[in-house]
Formats: sequence, structure tokens, C-alpha cells
Amino acid sequence: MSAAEELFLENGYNLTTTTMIAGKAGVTHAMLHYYFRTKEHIFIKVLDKNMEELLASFQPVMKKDAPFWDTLESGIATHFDFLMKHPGLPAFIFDTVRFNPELMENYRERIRGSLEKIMGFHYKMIQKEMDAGRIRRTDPLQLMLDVITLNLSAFMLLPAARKLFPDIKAGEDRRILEDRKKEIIALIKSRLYGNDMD
Amino acid sequence: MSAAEELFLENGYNLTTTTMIAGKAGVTHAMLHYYFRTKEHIFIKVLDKNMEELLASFQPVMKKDAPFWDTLESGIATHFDFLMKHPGLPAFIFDTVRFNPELMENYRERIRGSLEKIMGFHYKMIQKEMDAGRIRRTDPLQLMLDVITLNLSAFMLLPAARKLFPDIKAGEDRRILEDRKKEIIALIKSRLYGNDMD
DNA sequence: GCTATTATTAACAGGATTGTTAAATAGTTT
DNA sequence: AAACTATTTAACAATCCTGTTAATAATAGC
Repeated sequence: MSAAEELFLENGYNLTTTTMIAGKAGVTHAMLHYYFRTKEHIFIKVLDKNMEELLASFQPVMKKDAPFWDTLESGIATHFDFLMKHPGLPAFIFDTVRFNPELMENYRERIRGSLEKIMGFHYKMIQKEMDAGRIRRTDPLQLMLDVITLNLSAFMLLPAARKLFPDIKAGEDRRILEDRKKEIIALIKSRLYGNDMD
Repeated sequence: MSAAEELFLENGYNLTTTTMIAGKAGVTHAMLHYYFRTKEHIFIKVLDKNMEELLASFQPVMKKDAPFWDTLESGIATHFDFLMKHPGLPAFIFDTVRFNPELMENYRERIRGSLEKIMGFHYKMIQKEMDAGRIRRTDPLQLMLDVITLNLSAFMLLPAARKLFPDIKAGEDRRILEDRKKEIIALIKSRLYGNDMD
């Protein structure tokens, strides 16, 4: 299973073969089919595990008592830190949605639910702050997209950059990502609290 | 060639077969090999065309005479508009870098050159503005990453989102992307001109 | 110890993929 | 019209993939 997870996360469903998995696990590929029946079954197991973690990561963001910015900042940081523990997840999900969306169908409604829940919370929170005039007037959806795309792309594009330029940035991922996290938080903060120059 | 381009852009190198291309073009796959020899040759032609356009898009950003913010804003907008005309390009390049980096090797040095050139220009421009105290103190690299990742992910994640939720957002891409462009520009602007709250 | 279940392998079937080739077809030249 | 060239096709080879199966080895239960 761990061999399968590594390979599926790196190569996605279509480019991973049962023979590769078997090879990495040190068994014959007939074994895999004996225990898991089909490649899809193995994939679903890997996907399940990762989707559970992903969906779980949507929860702990919302603590209603804390001040607005603290809540939002910790939300961003939590999301970013989660990705740091699962750096291959964004590209993996992206790949699966892109090339095997049928395998994601089981999660569609749950994802929609989670998104609606978190967006509802986010909307209310932002609206209240805007009404009180404490933050700049902004479309909450765009703000959410800002956070999500900034966070995700940090993890999707950094490995791609290194594949192209292996010389730079070898091993100092940790620091790069920490810098990136700070920048993203600063960016969102200035979006909400900066002067309106228009 | 146009059939090949469509398919390679949509599915990448590994998931596109010469039979698919032939089928879409209405010929037998033996024809393709007669004229192009190998699948890789066809791919290289498609990649060449798209990389030329991509690299060309790096150029017109730099007009040294205009005011700082106008230059930067038009740089962001130009980049965004270029992607709007080539919406599949980011995912295509991402895919190629990820799974077939050897096919990108020919462009590596040219990409590096373009990046260095544009970064040099960007650094100087930002530094001058910071020294004059007209913008907030910021790491120019992080700012560049902000722009690039925000722009790219708008085009990479929107199609993915629609694959998951086909119901929402059908056909209104244009408006969505225009909104997104405005938001990205506003985001960068507030990053540079907003109050320093730390 | 002996049987029954489980684990493991090698071999294979069926299908798809890339690329080749020899033969047939169409087109051009003279 | 004849000869030559370019185009197109069907068939094939070699390889790889998923999944099955029948035979063998290991293990457990009694």
C-alpha cells in the first residue's frame, strides 16, 4: 500500500502500473491482483486515505470566538501547514480530477458540502468585518480563491520549478516554503487592511 | 498538427496516443509515422510552437519610461491576457515538466535566460521604488512569485473545478477570468501600497 | 503427521501502443 | 500512355499493460 501510495501520488492513476507498484513493493504483480483485485481498487484505497485527510483538514479552521484576523490568519496557516505535511496532495488531486474525474465522483458531494460550510462561515465573517468598516470592501469569494490558489500553487509549482532547474534550491524547501507562507499571509493582510488606492 | 496540438494540450504527452491523433485528424496512424516518424517528433513540433509563443510573451513587458505602477500593472495584465489566449498552456507545460522533463531540456537555458532578464528588470524597478519610499518594503522574488502563481493557477484550477462541479459556471468563463484579473491586480497593488500593519 | 487453507509464482490471454513494411492507389511528368 | 513519385492502407512485429489461472510452496488446524 505504501508503495502504491508513493507511486500514485507521484505519477497519478494512468501513469502508474501495477507492475511498478509490485516492483517497488518487492512482490509480483499477480500478488496485487490476488489481494486487491484491480488497479482501481488499489487506487481507491490510496485516494480514500488522502481524501479523508483532506476533508478533515477543512474542519478545524473555524473557531468563532477569536478576533477576525487571528481566525483568518490561522485558517491560512493551518491550510498551508496541512499542505506542508502532504506536499504531493495538490498535484495528485489535480491529476485525478483532470484525467480520472469519474474516480472522484464519490467525494463530490462531500467536497461540495465542506466547501459550502467553510464558505458560509467565511462569508459571514468577512461580511461582519466589512459592515463594521474594519476591513476593506472585498468579494469574499475572490479572497477565498486568493488564499486557496496561492497556497496550492506554492506546492504545485515549486517541484515543477526544480525539475526544470535542478541546480537551484536543493534541500532548502523548508525555508522557501516558510518564506512563502509569510508572504501569502502578508499579501492577504494587506488586501484587507491596506489603503484603498483606486 | 492541429489535432495533435489539441490532444497534447489536453492530455499531455503520455496520455495521448498516435492512434487518437490519427483518428481526430481522420487518417490512419500509419500516416502519422510516415510523415512525422515518431510520436516524439509530433510532440516536439507542438511544444516548439507553444514554447515560442510563451517565450515571446516574456518580452513586451518592459517599457522603461512609463511610471512604475503602470508598468507593473500592464505587465501583470499582459501576462494574464496572454494566458487567456492560451488557457491550456500552463497545465500543458506543467504536465510536460512533471512527466517528461527530458523533452523540455532544449528550452531550459532559454527559459533561464528569459527569467533572469525579466527578474533583473523587475528587481531594479522594485528596488528603485523601495529606495524612494514609494512602495512598501517587499522581497521582489516573492512578489514575482505572487504574480506568476496567481495568474497561472487561475487557469489551471478553474478547469479542474469545473470538472468536479460541472453545474456551476458553465460558459461564463470570460467574466470569471476578468474578475479574477482585477482581483489579482488589486491584490498586488495593496501589497505594495497598503499600510504596513506589522 | 496430514489435511485444508492461504500465499506465491510462472505462464498466459486479450488488448493497446508505437513503429515498420510491403502492397495498392493516386498523381505527376514526359 | 508509360514511367516514376508520392500517398495511403492493411497487416504485422515487438512491447507493455491488466487481469486470470493453474500449479506450487508455505502455513495452520486438528
